[in-house]
Amino acid sequence: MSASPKPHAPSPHRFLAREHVRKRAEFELIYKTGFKRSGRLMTMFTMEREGGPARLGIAATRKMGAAVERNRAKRLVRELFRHHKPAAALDVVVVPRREMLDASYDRIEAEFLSLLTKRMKPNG
RNA sequence: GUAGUGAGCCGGGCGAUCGCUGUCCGCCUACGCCCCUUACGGGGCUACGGCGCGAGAGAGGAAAGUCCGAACUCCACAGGGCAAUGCGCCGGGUAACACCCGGGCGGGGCGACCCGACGGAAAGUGGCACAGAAAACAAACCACCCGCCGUAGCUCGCAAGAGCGAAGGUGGGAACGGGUGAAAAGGUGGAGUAAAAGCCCACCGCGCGGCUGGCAACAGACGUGGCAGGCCAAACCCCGCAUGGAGCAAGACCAAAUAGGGAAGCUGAUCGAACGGCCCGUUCGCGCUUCCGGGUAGGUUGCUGGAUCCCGUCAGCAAUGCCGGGACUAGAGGAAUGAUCGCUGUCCCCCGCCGCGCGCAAGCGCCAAGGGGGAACAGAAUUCGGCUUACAGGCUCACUGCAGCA
RNA sequence: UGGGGCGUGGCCAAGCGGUAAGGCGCCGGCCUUUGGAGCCGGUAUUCGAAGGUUCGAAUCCUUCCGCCCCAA
Repeated sequence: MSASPKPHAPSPHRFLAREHVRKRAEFELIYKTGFKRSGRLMTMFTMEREGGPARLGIAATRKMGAAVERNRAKRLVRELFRHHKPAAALDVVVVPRREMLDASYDRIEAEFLSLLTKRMKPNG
């Protein structure tokens, strides 16, 4: 019964509300000033911030499919971010493409990581 | 067994790991609030902040299309009329409806059953191309029949002349026929006539009248009329009924920063304007401080317990309603309700050991152990009631036709 | 989520109950040495789709499909 300190740190693979990019103005800022690169399955924008946690925003447009398909894409991207969360204060916006729906999870994961590490290269 | 009809229901299951959003419980904290203190500081409380291997919940039958009807908000509004829009057999149900139930009528099916925007064209206006004699005052035209006149012609006569008489003319009969056309003033058969016609007769259809049944739509039998006069109202319209407009991005509350508005005060030692020739002075502007209201970002609320769902009694053919008992059943907000695996049920597709049948054979067909792949339409956004559309596969009940057996 | 609008040849379009104008383009011919211009002829439109009303529908009605705009 020595459970008073109870360390049991919460899992790092979470996705809290404060880790969402929510406001339209923030999305527009990231689109405008962030670093953009495209893959076969998705397009990614990233922008570094002053501090705070890494954040994710997902923009699934109506062009990519109906509501069920858009939801599916958003859940996949959320899951990727949850498992491969960047340590730095970084805003990430992912625009999934229609091809993502037919791809396997491993393939989407590989492309997500590939696009995320491209950020490390100097962008200017 | 097979083919079908109607009604109702399901929309894979179990488990592991890692997550998301509310609710409840417990705990932890503050740059928040309260108390003590001159102050430093100390104490307490609470969460829209966190934590918990805490408890429990978490997409649909269409959540969809947004086609109707409401609730709920704000705006407008004395009353009445017009306009506009919608609905349209009758009765009932309902908060309401374009929905549902029952009935009538019409149509389809051997049948169980299914389908129907189904008021009015003797209130008015308008349209009906082409074709056709004519397309909507029912008359004209052609053809038909009869009488008369009578040309050509024929016959008779020696002749004068007479008779018959196509065509044509004229007077009447009759409203039958007229290639067409989507549609042209009942249908079939008979009788009748110079030729014909509801002119007359039988049956069917139709109109009118009261009677009977029914709340009614309507139906039935009876009597009566020889027959009214096309179609289109998803053309304008008439009749009856209904309807104010916008929509939760409605609306309500709290409320930064910046700019601007109002009020009070302050300095006029600075600047500008007015009253003055000038100074002082007064007033206004400008400046500073404080306060006030509107209001943007943002936040809170509206926001889920309701015309709610389940079970039962009773009323009713039913839709449904009354009563009683029980349940709490998603509430997100760049938008949660999941991700990845394992086992497995059902169905479909592909390969296919063994076995069986056919064939001389290559091979083909049936059954099928096993292996691989796939799994419908589709995601709540203020909330309900409907409609419509999409949908792999499956289950239950009732009924109908056909075939077989007893 | 709510509200509003539009679909007619390859493109821009008129027509709104009687059998689909016009322009640009494209193709062929004439003309010209050739090209352009000009002239003549032709374009594969089930009028977005399916039902219904009507004798007859691009037009009227219903239901779907696609696209666009407005309101954070």
